[in-house]
Amino acid sequence: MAEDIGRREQAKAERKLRIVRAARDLIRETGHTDLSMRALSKRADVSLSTPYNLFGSKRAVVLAVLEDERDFAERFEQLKAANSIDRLFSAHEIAFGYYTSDPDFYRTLWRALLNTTGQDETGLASPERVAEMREIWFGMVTSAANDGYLDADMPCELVLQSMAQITGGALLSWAMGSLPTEGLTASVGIGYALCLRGAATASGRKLIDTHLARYRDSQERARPGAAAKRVSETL
Amino acid sequence: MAEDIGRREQAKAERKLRIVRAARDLIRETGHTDLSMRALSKRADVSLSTPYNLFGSKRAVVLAVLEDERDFAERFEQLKAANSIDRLFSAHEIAFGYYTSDPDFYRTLWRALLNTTGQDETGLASPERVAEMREIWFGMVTSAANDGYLDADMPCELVLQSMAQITGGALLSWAMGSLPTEGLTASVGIGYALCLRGAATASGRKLIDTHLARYRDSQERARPGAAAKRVSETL
DNA sequence: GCAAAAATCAGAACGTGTTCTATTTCCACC
DNA sequence: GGTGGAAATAGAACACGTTCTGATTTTTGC
Repeated sequence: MAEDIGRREQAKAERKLRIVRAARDLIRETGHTDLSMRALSKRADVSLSTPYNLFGSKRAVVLAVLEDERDFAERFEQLKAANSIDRLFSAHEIAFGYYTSDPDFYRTLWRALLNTTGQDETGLASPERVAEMREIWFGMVTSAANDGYLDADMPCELVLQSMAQITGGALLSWAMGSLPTEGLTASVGIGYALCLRGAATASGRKLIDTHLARYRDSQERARPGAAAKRVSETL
Repeated sequence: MAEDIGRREQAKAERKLRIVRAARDLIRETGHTDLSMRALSKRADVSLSTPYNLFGSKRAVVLAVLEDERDFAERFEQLKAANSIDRLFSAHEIAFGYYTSDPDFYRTLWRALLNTTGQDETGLASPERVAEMREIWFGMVTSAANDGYLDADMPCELVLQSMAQITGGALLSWAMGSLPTEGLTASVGIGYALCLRGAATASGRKLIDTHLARYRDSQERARPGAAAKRVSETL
């Protein structure tokens, strides 16, 4: 009903797609440089006004790029793990694999998302996206609880909420430049592990600790000071 | 030696102070509105160029306001608590008391800090500030470990690092508007509690759980959905 | 005291995100 | 097949952060 009716809508959708792809390509090409709306409209062969008509703001365009780029739910489907705890950390690696495999691109995206020139724009993702993500992660934490890895009287909500904050905090300091890309996945992994451990049963703790040890190693390896120290110790 | 020598330096310091105070006052007065450099220079009775000469960027000015405003270390000194865990959470309440007692002011400040127009500006606070804060919090976590509340083989570093990320994530979503002021302190408190619990001994867990329960109550009270539900249940 | 030097000043200028105003284009309906 | 009307367009305009220029003030070293 609302799909084919209107060739006008079709042209609009096509224009939106062209804008999003132009934005994606421009960010990809000029990595470090910030995306300019004038460059974007030129590249997408639309007027400067059009992105504002179709999206409302530069932030919304960037957000559309981000959501277009990531197919986490799809990748998550075909994810196998021995247990629900391992699955959680595998999902984490998939999620942050996007960032670490193309840091310049995603860092530019994030920095653009953080820039809020003016009034009350809402959060860092579309409500649908947030709901979808929440469902996926909530499902995983709930599984871990049902499998007896998490304490029954610790609400999954709380764990999830703290994990989300760790994610945001890490991405923030990464986007601002104080957390290097090499340390990103490990840093968040450690945070997840600690939060989960705070809600874990004895059996859960055992599983979590293997991941925690892994991330500690990885972080130790990435830390510049520690590396220098290690070298000096080897001499 | 480097204090009185130079009346030029004195005038410079006086100008810097005037700028920082003008920025503070302007943000206080026009809460929601963003701070403008032209308005700021007018208010401080300096040229538009001067803040750039003295600070380098708008971001640096805002950062100076933020650091001038907060005297956390001082307040922290005169903080008494029954044990090291209670002290941690008391410190947390002091720290976030700044934000919740004057949300418009600090939200504007934070939003200005997040806006990175251009190149590679460093993190969200000055290195000295970061070091000072780190020392305070590291001391508290270490105390908790020494008092037998945290597992001996869990490095304080890790706990601290996760707590810092929770802080950043919460402040980010608060500044972006997705986390209401009423839920800020509780949300971070829960995150701290979970992280600490993930590193806690049995005796530590007992202490932490009282705080966790407190924050859960507070969060339940603040959540709009729950409030509505509660009302409907009361009817 | 005087000259050199350094910092501030006023103001223009650049590029930015965003908004506004006509103007034009082009689809949908009768 | 026209015609009314919605939407995209070009382009100016606004406020912003930031940089630059040239003139002016002010402090320092002698």
